Amino acid sequence: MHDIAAAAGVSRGTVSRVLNGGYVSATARAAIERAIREVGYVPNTAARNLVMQRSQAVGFIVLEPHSLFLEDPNIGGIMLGANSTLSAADYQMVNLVVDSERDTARITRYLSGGFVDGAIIVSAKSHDPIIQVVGSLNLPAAFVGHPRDLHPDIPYVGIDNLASAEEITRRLLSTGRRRVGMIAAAVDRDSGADRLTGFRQALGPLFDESLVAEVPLYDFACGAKGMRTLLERDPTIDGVFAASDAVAAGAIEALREAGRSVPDDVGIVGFDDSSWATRTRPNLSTVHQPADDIGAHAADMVLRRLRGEQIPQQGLLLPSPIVWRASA
Amino acid sequence: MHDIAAAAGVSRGTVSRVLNGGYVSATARAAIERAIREVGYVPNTAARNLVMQRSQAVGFIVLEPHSLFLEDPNIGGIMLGANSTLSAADYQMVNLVVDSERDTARITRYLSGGFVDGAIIVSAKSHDPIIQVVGSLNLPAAFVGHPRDLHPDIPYVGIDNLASAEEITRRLLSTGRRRVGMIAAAVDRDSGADRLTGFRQALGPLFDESLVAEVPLYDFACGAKGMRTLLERDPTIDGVFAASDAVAAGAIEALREAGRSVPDDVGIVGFDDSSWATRTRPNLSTVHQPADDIGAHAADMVLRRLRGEQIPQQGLLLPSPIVWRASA
DNA sequence: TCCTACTGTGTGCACGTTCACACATCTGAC
DNA sequence: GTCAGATGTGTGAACGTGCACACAGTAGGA
Repeated sequence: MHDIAAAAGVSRGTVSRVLNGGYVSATARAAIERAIREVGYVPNTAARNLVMQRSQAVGFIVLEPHSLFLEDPNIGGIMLGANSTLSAADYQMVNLVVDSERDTARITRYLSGGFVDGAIIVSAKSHDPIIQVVGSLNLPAAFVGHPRDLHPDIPYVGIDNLASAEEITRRLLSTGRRRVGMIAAAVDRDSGADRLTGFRQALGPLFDESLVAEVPLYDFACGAKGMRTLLERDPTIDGVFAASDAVAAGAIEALREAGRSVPDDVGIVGFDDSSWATRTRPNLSTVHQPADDIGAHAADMVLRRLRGEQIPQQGLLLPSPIVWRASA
Repeated sequence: MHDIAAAAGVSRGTVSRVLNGGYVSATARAAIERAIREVGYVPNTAARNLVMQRSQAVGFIVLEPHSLFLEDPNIGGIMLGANSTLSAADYQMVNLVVDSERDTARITRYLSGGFVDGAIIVSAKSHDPIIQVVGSLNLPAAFVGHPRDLHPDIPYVGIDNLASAEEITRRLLSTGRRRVGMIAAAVDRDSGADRLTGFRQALGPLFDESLVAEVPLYDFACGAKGMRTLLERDPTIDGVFAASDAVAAGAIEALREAGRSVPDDVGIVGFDDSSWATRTRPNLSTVHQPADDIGAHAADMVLRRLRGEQIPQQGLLLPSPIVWRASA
């Protein structure tokens, strides 16, 4: 910057004003802009960050093992939605995947080092040490998803898993199914638990514990395994709510192996409206997750706190409409 | 740091030596470490970056539209492989998706601002302005993939698309197929063009231009469309090399609709060994892409240049073994 | 005793910015 | 002619660190 000032015959202060706004004469501005172009000058971010006490960057923290990060159909969409919003506000998104203990230490250092001004936290479980760090640093942040007993000062954005599960189960029932089961995945997480609760509430007195197969993950293999379990427990089953589209795809595969047709013998619905939904035959009826919007809203919450605004609501649940296709 | 020095009754210099190594007495070290713990002190990265002229971060630059970034089955694996290697060396990976013009400007600023010490560049096309920036900044970098006429000083890592395509086509021929076609996707990119060339070379005199259906993208829908085209052109077709697993999955779908069985009527092979390969019925014979290793090697190249080492070879092609399953 | 080498420690400067303040000039009103 | 306000410009301090250098003490050998 000093070189630019010398080349343009002005002082550093004037160069700074050209870059950041302020009173500058037309002639000085022209001379400085010419010098900047000629020298190919770019402001040094580290120095600016140092004096401004900010980095113009927001962390996107994914608290998941690497493998799950790859499989989850929503994370990519959330990421891109957040990235678009942050870019538009001239913030850089920094991706942080926390898998091992070692990662936790590194990222704690990263967050504390003033490298990011805020954070979007995905897949948080309660009591994760990263959350404590974010809380104690008073870093503007937002959760994607809304597990209970997370940090109360940090807002969240997500969908109403419970209500959506209830709604799609009701729609499944309205197609005339009477023996309706569920393949419940990841019930140790809030999303999984809520979907199960919604299912139970929709069935009411029809609910039958033996028609719930619990599987660990939201994936294809677990879906197939869960479906086989259900078929064993009750061969007359005629409807299934799968906790995710991948689970539903696995279930369809298991049904095909067992010689059942979908939707004639068994109606099936999924969750996520991911690319799975249009790859299966028949295409899946499912709950649409607005991953893009979720990411965008989470980013927006962080940006608003960054601007010093108060966020009125503690949490935000976005609409997750049902998409009715051919599988039920 | 000043506060720590005061609390421990020493000077800033001594605190710095505790953090970065140097002669420090046991008593001083103990006092300083205690003070650090009590105050909860974390070094300020911006200040350190400023004086050290480095950021301990490496950019992961994806030159693709957002949508492609989501669909490409390899990018996630490459990303995680790179991330692991960088983390182990105490570098932070920063994710940069370049889609619009606006992104280009922002990321140019980011790269020039000293925010990253190096870069891994994925899906580069020739003459992308970002490449010019990286080249002129003399930023340690590595390409994933190896389009022609990229910057000659920047090493690349990838697989030998041509040889692998040739090999898997030969294996397909060895199953007794005689009318073998290809669904060639993204021939405007080096990977797509090389796969087509490999196919052509493997067929030799058997090659028939009319049995190549060109489609724009490596995806399911394009695969189905390409297969329908091929069936129209020659109903006696009995073998297909699909340019990717997603394309192969689409082709299988189209074959099913047309009442052909795989692999009895038509043998089909894919490329990538992505999760698609084990979702189709039958599972796909395909070329395994070691995405993880590719990312790790690219990161390693950048790290080595960061350490000032010379990288012997200009490029590195990793082995991409064929995985033989049931589709051919 | 003096010199040297080694171990520790404190101090000033530099990194490249932004910002507050002081100062200069110009315009128009009284 | 003077003063106020607007417009423009230069200067010094500060942000929090690492590093070079100066310096103090201590031990061992000539």
